[in-house]
Amino acid sequence: MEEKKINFKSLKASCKNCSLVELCLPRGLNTDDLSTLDEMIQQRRLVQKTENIFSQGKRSNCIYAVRSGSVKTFTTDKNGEEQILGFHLPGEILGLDGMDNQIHSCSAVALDTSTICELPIDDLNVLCVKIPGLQQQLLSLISNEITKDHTMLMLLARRNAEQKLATFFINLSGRFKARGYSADEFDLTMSRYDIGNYLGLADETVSRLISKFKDNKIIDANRKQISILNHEKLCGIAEGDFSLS
Amino acid sequence: MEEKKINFKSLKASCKNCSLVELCLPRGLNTDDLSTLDEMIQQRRLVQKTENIFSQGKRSNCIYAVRSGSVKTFTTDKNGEEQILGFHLPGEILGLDGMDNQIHSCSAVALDTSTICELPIDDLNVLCVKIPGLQQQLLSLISNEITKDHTMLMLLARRNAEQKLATFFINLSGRFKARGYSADEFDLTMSRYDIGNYLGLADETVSRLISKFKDNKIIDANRKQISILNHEKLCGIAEGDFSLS
DNA sequence: GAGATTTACTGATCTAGATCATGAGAACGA
DNA sequence: TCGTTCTCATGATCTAGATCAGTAAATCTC
Repeated sequence: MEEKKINFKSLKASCKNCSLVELCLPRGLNTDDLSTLDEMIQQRRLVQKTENIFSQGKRSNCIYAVRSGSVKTFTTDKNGEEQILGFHLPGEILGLDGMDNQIHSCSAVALDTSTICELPIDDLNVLCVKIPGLQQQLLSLISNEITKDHTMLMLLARRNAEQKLATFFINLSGRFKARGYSADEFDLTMSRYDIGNYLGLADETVSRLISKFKDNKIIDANRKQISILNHEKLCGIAEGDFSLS
Repeated sequence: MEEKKINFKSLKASCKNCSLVELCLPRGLNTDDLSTLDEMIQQRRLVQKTENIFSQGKRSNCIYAVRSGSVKTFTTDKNGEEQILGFHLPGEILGLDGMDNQIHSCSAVALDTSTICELPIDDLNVLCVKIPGLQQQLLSLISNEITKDHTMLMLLARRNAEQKLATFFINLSGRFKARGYSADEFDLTMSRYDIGNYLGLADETVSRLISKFKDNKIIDANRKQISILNHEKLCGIAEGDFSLS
């Protein structure tokens, strides 16, 4: 109890000494602007695995940045069916879909014990006027979000299961690398079911493909532990240059 | 020749007397702000069917609004394969994916003889500082764009062919209605192939489903002419409440 | 306005991936 | 810590929708 309180205090956000500064919203800001941004950011929030960060349809006056851990976002339709929209690593921004009316059109749940920085949208709007670079950076982020979604539409509509899964691993690998982790060995925080849901595949298909990739010495996998053994071949599959028998 | 020149002159954009003002970027602006925006908008551009509006990977300092006609946007991958991202009707904004670095990550082509309003991004950014409502409206538009893409991800990943096509027709119908056209009778400007590409289906499947919908008296269709005969049933199919044998 | 080309429709067949079913480890929880 | 519950893996079967093929009608082109 006592310790938890101390943890929370130490969690006071500071973009200035956050290692993610180059990947996150403050990218490109100078020291002064960074300080102004820092003042705005609410205390970081510690969330446990399966804990909700924000919910579809509910009002929330913030956008969110993952500081540590990992998060999934998803929409739920009226029949309760879920579609995972993305898995989010440290430095990535969540909730940009709520910039309109401050009501989010998706939900976010921690896949892991994670820390989340909260940025009140109203403050952000005010700050954007003061700091021109921030406005630009925000537009860049949203714009890139759209481009990412478009890539995903292409993946879902036009790629077969092998290509989808290979693309998924390559994408994750690159994002781990950008964060200073190994590009070739990492632990997944999401289940086979989640991966399948995200890629429009049955979880059995994901399992089978992972086994097939293992048989072909392209990856090694033990439950959540993944090693990429042959990056080039994995890319080849993703690009559709060839396919495993 | 002479007449064409006169046409172009008369095409000088004016948001003030555009009937689309409530659907488009100027939504919610007062008369003064509207005038300021008007000054910024470059002359409208007349484009013919199949003509390019902007191109993936190319620099373009504008975002675009459809004034009349219809437009499709699509990405092309390194193998030249295309994925249609959307069909756009009057009042809709294109090219928001280029707000980052002014390089568009998709292309836009007219499906019809169309007129397009061009808005230089730099001017827009400057104007956003002057007109707070505009900044908000722009963020709303982009934010909604993301939400739309998320709906599309759900459609592509989790819906069967019948649901996809039914959803497509209902969506078009609603958008025609919002523009003062009939919700039940309209002409398509895109081919069966385009519809299939957009929905992640083969064009033969689209043809077959249209025939099936006709057999079930849910729609009537003659080439590009579509009549929705039973809106309720079409919704039921889209929602997955039932399925045609 | 006659031939060439494109677009839409439909039948026959095939197959990628879903679904159903089962078992074996991990992880969880009282 | 031992049973219960997830999660993952894998075999067997099924099917929605792709692919291949051919025709007819609309549209374009000279």
